[in-house]
Amino acid sequence: MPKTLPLLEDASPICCDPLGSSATLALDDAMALAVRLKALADPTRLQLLAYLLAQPDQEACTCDLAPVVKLSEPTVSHHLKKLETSGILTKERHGMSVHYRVVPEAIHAIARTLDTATRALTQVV
Amino acid sequence: MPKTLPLLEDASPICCDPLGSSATLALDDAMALAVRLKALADPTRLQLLAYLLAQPDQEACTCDLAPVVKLSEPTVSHHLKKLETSGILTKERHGMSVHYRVVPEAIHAIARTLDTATRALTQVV
DNA sequence: CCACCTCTTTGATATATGTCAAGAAGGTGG
DNA sequence: CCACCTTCTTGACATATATCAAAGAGGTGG
Repeated sequence: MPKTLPLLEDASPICCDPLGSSATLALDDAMALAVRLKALADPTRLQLLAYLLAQPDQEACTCDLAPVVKLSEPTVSHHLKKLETSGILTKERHGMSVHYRVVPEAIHAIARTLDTATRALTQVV
Repeated sequence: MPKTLPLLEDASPICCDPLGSSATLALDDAMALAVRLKALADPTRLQLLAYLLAQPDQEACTCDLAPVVKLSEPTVSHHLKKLETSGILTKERHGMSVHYRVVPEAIHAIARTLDTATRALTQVV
């Protein structure tokens, strides 16, 4: 039983590449992927993302988002910050309000990481 | 600003379909996706998955996995249980030991959910 | 400059999670 | 049936996370 694990290997442009792509997986790489997955792994944040993705201009401000998930603005602000520091959202001031916007490539990169990790097996099997 | 959110919509075969596929996202659906993402969103569990995926027969027992992540067997057992109850692993007794195996379709379903949620946008933009 | 709006930070609290040691449970083989 | 191996459960503990109210920070407009 080998000590090495094939999970994340290099940190590609936006996210990762890891998960079984080749040889050994370092703890650091696993943690990097885990941080991004953790950012997604919350019902409130998924709802916020869904709402943003559904907007015509794909953006919204904190005061619009709070009622959507029925939580206080500070709480929503906290969730938005987590998504932003994970690279999943960008923020931009427009006058008094702050507009948040999804970074599709960030989510796509995570999806691709998971997909390629298992695609090989699905074909082999 | 609509009250509804387009995240998860129907519970497809193995996982989900949600994330922006169409109309409104229910909290229940968001929680269902979140549970699966949470199962993946841990460095230790990612390492365990990577190790399993790298095995020739794609399976391993608890006693092999514990040294890989350098944690106690009870802790590893706890992580494996979480992955199993999320549908990401299956377990099977072989004599004294228990063999765990990845369910590629489960991970693939999650990846597809994230991918389709953002693919539309990536194209539109 | 001051009232006001939006957003974020801080402090507090409750719950969830990761971890281990110790012991129970399931199974094998003399 | 008893010693032993692997695995799981339990109880305890530390850390992380989600949440809110209150107060601070950034920006607008009379």
